[in-house]
Amino acid sequence: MTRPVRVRFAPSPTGPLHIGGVRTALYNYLFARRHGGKMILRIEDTDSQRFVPGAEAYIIESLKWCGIEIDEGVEQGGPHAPYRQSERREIYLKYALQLVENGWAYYAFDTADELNTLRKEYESRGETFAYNAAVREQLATSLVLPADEVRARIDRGDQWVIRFKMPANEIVKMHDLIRGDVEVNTSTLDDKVLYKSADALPTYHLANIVDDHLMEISHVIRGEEWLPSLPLHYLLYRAFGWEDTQPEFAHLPLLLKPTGGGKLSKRDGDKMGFPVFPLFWKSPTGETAHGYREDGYFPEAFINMLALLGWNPGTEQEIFSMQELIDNFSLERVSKSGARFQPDKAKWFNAQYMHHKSDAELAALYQPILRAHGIEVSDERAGRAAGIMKERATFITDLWDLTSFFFIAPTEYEEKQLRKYWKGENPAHLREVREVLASIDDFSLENTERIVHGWIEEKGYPMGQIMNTLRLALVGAGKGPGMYDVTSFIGKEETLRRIDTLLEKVKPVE
RNA sequence: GGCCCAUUCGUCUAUCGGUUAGGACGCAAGAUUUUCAUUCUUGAAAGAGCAGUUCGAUUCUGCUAUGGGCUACCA
Repeated sequence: MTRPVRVRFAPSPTGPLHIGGVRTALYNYLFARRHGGKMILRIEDTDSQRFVPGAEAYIIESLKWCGIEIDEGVEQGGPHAPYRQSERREIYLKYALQLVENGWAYYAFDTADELNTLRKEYESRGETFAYNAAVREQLATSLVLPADEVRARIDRGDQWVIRFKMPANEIVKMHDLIRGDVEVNTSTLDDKVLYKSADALPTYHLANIVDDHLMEISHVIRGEEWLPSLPLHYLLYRAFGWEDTQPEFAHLPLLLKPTGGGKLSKRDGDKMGFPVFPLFWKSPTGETAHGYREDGYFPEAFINMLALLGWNPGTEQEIFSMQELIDNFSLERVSKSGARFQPDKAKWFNAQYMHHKSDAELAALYQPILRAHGIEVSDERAGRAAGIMKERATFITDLWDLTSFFFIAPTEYEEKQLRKYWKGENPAHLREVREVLASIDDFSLENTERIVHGWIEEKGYPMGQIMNTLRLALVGAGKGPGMYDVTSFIGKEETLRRIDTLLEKVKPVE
């Protein structure tokens, strides 16, 4: 590997970026950084039919959120600009014509309708139509038409395409960094369209090979769905005489549905309640889809989870920062088989990152939610509340249910807890606890606990009954952190007020 | 249908001819706890099948089965 590493992520702006695409981008990025190379973002918008406005911006924003940095691309420019294929259209025709001149390609004048009827005819006979050596000389192509007629048709504005002239019966030997050696006989392949006059645009295969060559791409890391077209790509490099600088290839395993078969799709996410897109998406037609960001996932957790879906470090480490991923990544450790996406594991990763966040980090993330609930507090208090409860949270959004009692006195009480504790001697004991608390000056967690526990033991009262009754008054429910976390947080005045509220407003059950 | 790729616990995976087949998620049980959680401990759980190579196969080869991808003037 003497050549500088240059990899590209080359999505098509036909909709929101799927998490499988994010993983492809991530592996490209990790590989680039691992080898001190460059990461290129190229937009492959050669399909004018499927173009979706907003998709490109979505892709760029997604990569940013994930922390995948682009060195050259549509936003940052670079030595091989432009990086949008629709802005490079004049480049491709030249190369397509070069192939025609070399005898590696030819003009074909069949219309899409004609081909469709041909396909149907074959199908009705139980055969499969393939545009290949067996049929190309019976169709309207520059292979059989006289040169002047070809010229005339083009000049008169007939629509044409340029097709690759697939060699007959030849074994193409290929190498994949993940799968090893692969061989295919060209007789099973067809004459792919390389360029179409209708929109003066190349198809994926031509544009991809030409741009990878021009942009000096050293490694092509892409999804397994491209493996079947690898022989064509090898042959294109040969046809152009670019074999010396042909990139190495690595085809990544697919991301599969959590249950059943097939690739992960948008519908799965909607059905099973997890996102398949990094960001919330709203299509021009008004359809929406959930995103990891809006659903409360941390980008670090999302990336960590994705990195381990199809790659492993060979050790038992599971939590990786982006830098650690870069330091450890290698294509050799990418698995060959498809990985089933597991929503539960994604949540687990998020919880791990939640538990490791500092109070200050939590405060910054939690403040917007507090404000949305009309709570105005200092960052210190927001962070402290979040820090006390973070172990029980998976998402930042879980924190409100977990910590709201720190900021708002209970207005109603859980029925079950009321029946269990607001009876017998407990109300009387709570009155006594109130007096004990009222006598404490230093309301710190440690001091309050020492005094109250000492008092309970001295009186010989049942600890569980006392504490849960107090919990009922302060939290209003049978959950929450240690009671002294609550008392020290809300302070003496508020503690006494909440106890008074319960004593005065709610009649004990009998 | 054709071509290609894959196949270890339910899931993600470790193992690069010799292991009691390891870890993680999830699940179950127990411990801890003033509640709810958390946490900790323990447990159940796997080499698709059949041949072959070999002293010895999860690991190598072949076949079968299963899963997946591709088979557009889409990427």
